[in-house]
Amino acid sequence: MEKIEVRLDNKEKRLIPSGISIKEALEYFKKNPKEWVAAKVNGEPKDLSFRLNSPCDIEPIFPDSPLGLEILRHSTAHVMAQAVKSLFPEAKVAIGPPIENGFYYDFDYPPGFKQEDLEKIEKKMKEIILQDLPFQRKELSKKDAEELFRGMGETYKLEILEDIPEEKVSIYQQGDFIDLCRGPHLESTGKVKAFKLTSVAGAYWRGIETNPMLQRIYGTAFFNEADLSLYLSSLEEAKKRDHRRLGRELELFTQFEEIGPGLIVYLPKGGVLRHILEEFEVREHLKRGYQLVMGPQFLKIDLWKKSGHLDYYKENMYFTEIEGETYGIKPMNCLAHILIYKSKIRSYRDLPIRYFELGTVHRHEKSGVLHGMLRVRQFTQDDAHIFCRPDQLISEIKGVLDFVDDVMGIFGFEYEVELSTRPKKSIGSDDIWEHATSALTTALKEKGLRYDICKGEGAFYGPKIDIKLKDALGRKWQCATIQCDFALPERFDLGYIGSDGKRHRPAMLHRVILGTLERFIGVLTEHYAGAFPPWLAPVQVSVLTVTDRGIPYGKSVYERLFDEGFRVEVDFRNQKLGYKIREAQLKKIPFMLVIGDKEIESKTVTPRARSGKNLGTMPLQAFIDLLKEEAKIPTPKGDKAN
RNA sequence: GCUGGCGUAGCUCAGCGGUAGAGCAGCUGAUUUGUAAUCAGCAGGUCGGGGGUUCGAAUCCCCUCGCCAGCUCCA
Repeated sequence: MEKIEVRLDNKEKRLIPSGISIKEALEYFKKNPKEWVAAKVNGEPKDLSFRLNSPCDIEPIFPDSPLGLEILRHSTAHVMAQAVKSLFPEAKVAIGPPIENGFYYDFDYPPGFKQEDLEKIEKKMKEIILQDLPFQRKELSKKDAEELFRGMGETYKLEILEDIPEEKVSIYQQGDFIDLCRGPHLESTGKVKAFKLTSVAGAYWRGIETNPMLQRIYGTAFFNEADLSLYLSSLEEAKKRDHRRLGRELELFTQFEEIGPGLIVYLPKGGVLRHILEEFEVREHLKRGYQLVMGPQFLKIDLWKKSGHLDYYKENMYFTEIEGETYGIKPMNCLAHILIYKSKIRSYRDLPIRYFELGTVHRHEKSGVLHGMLRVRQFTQDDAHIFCRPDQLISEIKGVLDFVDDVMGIFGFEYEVELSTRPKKSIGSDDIWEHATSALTTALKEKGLRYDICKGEGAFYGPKIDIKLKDALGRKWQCATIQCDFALPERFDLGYIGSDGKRHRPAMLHRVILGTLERFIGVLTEHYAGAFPPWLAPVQVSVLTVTDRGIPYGKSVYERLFDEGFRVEVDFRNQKLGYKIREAQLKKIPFMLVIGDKEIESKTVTPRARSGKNLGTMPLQAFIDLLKEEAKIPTPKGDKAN
């Protein structure tokens, strides 16, 4: 029999008979195939049943690897599809990939799946797992595959087949269930150990709104029950960080059904938090050469026509009529800034000009997309528009990227960067889009930032760099964005006088750093799980008396702290100290000051940090010094103003 | 907007055809307490809103509003 050389993990080599499966080949390496989910052959993931016909390198795919989990989840999706087809034969299968924390499978089943159907499906899946059916791979020509799926009435699979360029495709079969699939898979259904179906939701076929809506069942799977329950309990933990819950519990912000969806109300504690952020923002912008401006809330409709918003953004805008004249309520702040720029003749020496505004805008968002503070209909952006000479553009973009990095560093956020290119609905020539996109790309490259490209996701007037932060459940939210725009300067005929005495066109950047205060406060609340650092905490100190005897001295401590400018409150109630501490702790107040007989007598305080640490009895002044240090408003690294 | 789910006291939730319940929070009283819950009493709801079925609806049906998960869209 012919032998081939197989190398394992780039190390051990063995001569094995040609044509045997990976599983069989492992015996030659004295490896236990039970520990392998699948294997990579020359870097390509393959089933353990894959037959080795030529010399190759193989590497294990272990259960604890991301790829191992992916294969498990993909196979679990197939098991689920088999269960669904056996319980609901009229359902058609669409696609069923593994995703970040699990998998889903889409079905065309017009009656829709009910919550209780999930239980039935789970039960059926368990039966299929007990049957331990092998996942069998077959390769066949596209034509044969088309015939097969046409015979089965699986029209979505036929559509998928149309898009596959290769002549040969693979199918997987377990029991009577056949699916078009690239693989690889587990050896058999019995290898699926711990899984749970989590939810049903509608999903448009191929993600296109005009396509039919399919039923998507989400689930997750792990190699053992312990990992599954760990994952499920981490989801429960994440729910405790949900800003909507913390917003209510900590009395930061809320919404009222009577007021309307997507409209935020700041409660006193949230009002303070927002004010601190606003002051921080203004200071940081002034320091970086931005000028504070303010535009009105609504502007005449002709202006929106001129800018292109009426043609490209109308669905997101609100309108109002005043004395027969129609006004558009601003969804963006750029127009007033453009008019401010245009209100004078500008010299090349004046540039760059950076106008900053905490601008409140209104956008009509579809009801289904609203989400706490993270997606609302009225929000305030930390918005600026930078007008600069073309030769300044890249350094301005880099300056904004630095600004973003500084600020995210202060809050301790990790972020992801995306570059979004020209969308279908957009204004301006190909030429200026290319120019704008290359400016953004150059700046990103020069900064050495890693980024993903989102094709066709740009704004209608220009490409953009988006900075994404994650919420407690790992969902990504766009916060900072830098948008490069040559279109609006052209539409508004902006100009400056160059050193040559001639008129030139400035470039324009639209940019936000935190993004919007609403969204940022939302993700920030989840990021800190409500335990804001002292400089942001709505209440920094709570003064707690042990008995009523402490009230007069406690009052004087409170007054002193208040006069020093700290955000302080008292708890003089007739309650045990433990009770008051528990309450302050639940309110996530950074410092508690315990006032008992000892402190009254020696004119001291005993601070307890939110961490639970007793800082020891000290003179009030010592605590004030400590708090001043702890609550100092942070300034970015290397900041001269510090 | 679409698909599925959920709206009962300030909060978390039970009740799911027979005249509204618990815990926490609130109020009152007692207790004067040293680092995450002292005890007792009281009060609190047109069961999201509207319509219908029924002798009788929080409970069943229809409409509507809001919320949650996801899809599409986006700061």
